[in-house]
Amino acid sequence: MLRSHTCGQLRAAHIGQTVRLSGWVNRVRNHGGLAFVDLRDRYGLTQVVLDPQAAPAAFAGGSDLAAEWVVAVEGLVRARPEGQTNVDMATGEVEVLVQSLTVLNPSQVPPFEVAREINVDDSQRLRYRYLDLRRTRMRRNLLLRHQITAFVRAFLNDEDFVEVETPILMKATPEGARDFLVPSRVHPGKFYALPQSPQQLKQLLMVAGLDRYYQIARCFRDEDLRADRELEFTQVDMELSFVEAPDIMALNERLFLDLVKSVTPELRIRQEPFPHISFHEAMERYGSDKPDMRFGLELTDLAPALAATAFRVFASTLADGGRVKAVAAPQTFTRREIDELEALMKELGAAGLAWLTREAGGESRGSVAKALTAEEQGAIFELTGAQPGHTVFIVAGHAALVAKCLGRLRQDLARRLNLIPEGELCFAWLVEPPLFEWNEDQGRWNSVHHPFTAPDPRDLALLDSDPGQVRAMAYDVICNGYELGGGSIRIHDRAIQQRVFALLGLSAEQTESQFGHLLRAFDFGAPPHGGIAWGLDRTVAILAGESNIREVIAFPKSLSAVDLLTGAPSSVPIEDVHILGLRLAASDPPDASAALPATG
RNA sequence: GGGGGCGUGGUGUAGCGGUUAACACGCCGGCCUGUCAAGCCGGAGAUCGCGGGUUCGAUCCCCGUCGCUCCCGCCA
Repeated sequence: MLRSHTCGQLRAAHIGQTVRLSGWVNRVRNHGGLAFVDLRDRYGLTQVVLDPQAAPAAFAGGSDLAAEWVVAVEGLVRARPEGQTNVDMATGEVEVLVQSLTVLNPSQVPPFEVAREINVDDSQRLRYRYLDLRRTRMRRNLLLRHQITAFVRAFLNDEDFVEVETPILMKATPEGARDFLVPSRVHPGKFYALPQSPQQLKQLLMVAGLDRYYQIARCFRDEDLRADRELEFTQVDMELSFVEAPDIMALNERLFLDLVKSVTPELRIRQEPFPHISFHEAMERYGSDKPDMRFGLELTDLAPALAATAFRVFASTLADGGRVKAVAAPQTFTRREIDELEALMKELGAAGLAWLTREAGGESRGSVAKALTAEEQGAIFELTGAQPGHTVFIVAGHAALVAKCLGRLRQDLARRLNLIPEGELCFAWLVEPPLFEWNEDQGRWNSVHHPFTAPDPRDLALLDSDPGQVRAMAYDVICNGYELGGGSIRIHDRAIQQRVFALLGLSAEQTESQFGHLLRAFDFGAPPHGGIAWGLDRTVAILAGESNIREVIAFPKSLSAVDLLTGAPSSVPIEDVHILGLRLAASDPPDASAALPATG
């Protein structure tokens, strides 16, 4: 071993021992006649002292040291002098008086300072990710991620779950996101797809009698990236047999609660047990299917106040079946702030943002202060609970647009008004989502979740008469405005499955070619089953207090889907393309393969 | 595919139609025996992302482009 202890280990109890430490030079403080070096490894920092009187050779050798050199030292643990202990350091009571020093590997001057906790340009961090990962923030996040996966495995193992790996090379599926395709060399013109999730396989495992399956599974979706979306991400995926929705929700709720109490006990859980809110209610009250419920600012329907309004914009919206809704904020706004908010609304597709500030003595001002009667304004203030000095923001339009705009406005106002409590987690279950949504482009129904989600038995009759009203036996777990995950009870009844496929516009031939394997399995005794999958990256990010999942992924892609560390995606020799039975499109440079970039 | 923000020594920032392009950290040299963001002195280091345009003059204004980023579309 090149060390006897780690750099985070030594305490007063070790005083008098001779130890060997290895690590990176975090910082050097050279006083000329005496030098201090902070040695760093994953476990912490230890101050080592180079004293020419104690070890002239080590002192001489140490005069070259610079940040990020890898060194080993051997020396004596001793108490720091009176008044020199460092209370901010776990090892701050002691130091190591170096007797010998070995440079294991020098370092170039790093492109950014590892030891300083400053913002560094993202592309720089990704290009030198191995240096970024040495920094406190990323080390902390990766360790938290490990604690979370370790906890999840222990919890589920203890609940009799079996961890099963499923293939990465899969069959392409038409539903859902765009697949990553992998051409087959053995079968030219045919493709594997990387899994968007192990959905079908985990259902087959239920047919196989595994009873309880889980996997910390990598998933792939070829869609544009966001702060909370990567090309590849990790799901905690599980499926259970002989259960009903409340069983799955209860198990996962217990998992989340125990997890938070175990790995981030400093975070408060706002409400426990988790509140349940229907999809419909979430859209009505918060304008979102993943509302951040750490603050109020709920949406108000203004229709009752505007039943007979002469203001054309609102009257015609209501007459056309649209909605006029509002968010009330407990303060006034400057013209500039209102312009910013209106610009945001227009960006999202709203025609405009109406506003009304209530003033003392029944007065008001705002963009619709003259367009609405005193009675209408009074009713609006009444409905929204706006007091004098408060401002009501109003958006009119079709229901989905109003929800999108006000849901976002609510979030934006909460941030501006500093209404979002720190260190708090507000979990909730979002229940009773619709089973289908109408696909305008293709003129047919789409599954909201996936085609195997069971309809609520209470709504079976609606499958034929009004599919849009059918509720799904599905549930999402949300937290602080993020969708952490979702799941459902699956269809195990062949007849219902076929009615769903029919509604999705799938012919018998398409059903057979796309899902035949699954349906055949269900003909051999499928147990009632259901499951859930939740996003590990988002969960870690929330618990780490990060707003971007790249901060909790060791080697993420940039937002433009490029791996800045390795240079992927890259060109390949054209023969490698041809051997797969592929030809590049004519618009591509014919010698694209010649541009194989040097790695590193 | 669309919209917004950012791009200035190695790093993080300031600046602005005419500057010797400023500051901090880092780096290099010197001094320094109790520091822990060590200190003090000195120094090097920037064709202001790239291309074009406007202008007597552009780091600054305009257009295009590239990179990072946030959002819409897309995606559960």
